[in-house]
Amino acid sequence: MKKTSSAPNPHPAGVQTDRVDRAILRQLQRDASISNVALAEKVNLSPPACLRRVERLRETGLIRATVALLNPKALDAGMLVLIGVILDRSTPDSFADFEKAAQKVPGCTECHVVTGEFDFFMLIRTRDSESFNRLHAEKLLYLPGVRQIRTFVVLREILSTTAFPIGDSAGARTQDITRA
Amino acid sequence: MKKTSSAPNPHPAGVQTDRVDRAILRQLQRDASISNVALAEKVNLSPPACLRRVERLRETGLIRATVALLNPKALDAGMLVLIGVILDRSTPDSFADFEKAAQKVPGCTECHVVTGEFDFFMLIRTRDSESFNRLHAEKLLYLPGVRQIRTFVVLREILSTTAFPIGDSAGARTQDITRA
DNA sequence: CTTGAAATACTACTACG
DNA sequence: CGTAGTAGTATTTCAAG
Repeated sequence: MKKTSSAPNPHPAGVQTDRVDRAILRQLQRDASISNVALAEKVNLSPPACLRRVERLRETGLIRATVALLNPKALDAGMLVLIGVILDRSTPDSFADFEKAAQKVPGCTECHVVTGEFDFFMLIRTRDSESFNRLHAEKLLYLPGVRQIRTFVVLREILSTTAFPIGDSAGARTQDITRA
Repeated sequence: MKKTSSAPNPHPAGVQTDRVDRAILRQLQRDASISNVALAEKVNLSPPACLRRVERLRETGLIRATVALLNPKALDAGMLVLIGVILDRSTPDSFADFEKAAQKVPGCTECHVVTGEFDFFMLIRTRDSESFNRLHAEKLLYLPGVRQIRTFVVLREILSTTAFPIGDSAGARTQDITRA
């Protein structure tokens, strides 16, 4: 049985995408300010059909959001700092407490649990070294359960994008999974 | 002399923004799929006036792009890996060569020159541990001038956003710069 | 179930006050 | 910056593959 899409799948990892969907996604993650008619032309579809697909991609969660990428340097957030965090103790509560608090750190754009010598890794946007120092002294050092914070100041942003390669086999992974 | 916008400034760091501009930016970096009329209402402006501001924010570079944020897990890019890179030698050529090559690493979304124990820090999106291992063995280890690569596999993405706080004093920094 | 064509409603955009 | 008008798009409806 090989029905195409009769069962609306709530799990993002299980959604089906064909070649046209992926063409749409590639375009929109590069530039979402394009009009629907222009997008439709690019993917060789009629505007209504194209619009329906975009809506479906939104509903299924493949498109999480459409946002404007701003210029940090012009908006008092020109400094980027990466920090690696080591917790005092590796207990469930310890992790949970830190996670909860970390999300409230102003300027924190990313926070991840990682393997290796750190427990967490965070990306923080701030104005300058002075403002970061204030954040470091008044917030970061007071995050719950922190044993050590290692700071990496970004001197130059070589590459910064939100776009990632979209494979040709999403939704048809079987063809590639053996190709190790 | 206090003309509002007679001199279009080519330098992103020198652009002027008032309270309304910043309200627009805050909205658009959260959700740029909003219509211009709805945006205008949110910031208490007429649609044409709002549109003019948005266009100006684009032209001045405060809005770098408008993009769709996709769901990596559903698109064969569910694995996020952070890597710290130490170069063999700290020479200008060594850095330049690496930077050039790093931008071509498939799945690399961010690459930064940092202070501290690493020279570079990169964020890489890939499918799974197998595909990362392939990337690691076939690409990363062959990047020019690499002495050591330290890998941090992301186990859980606690927070991931492109939005950062927009200060109330962009374009009017004088009021805050002394407030150390 | 998806597409494409036509019709409607709304929006973006322009000119002017 | 706001109002009014025009042009274009988004969106719905419907018929067909």
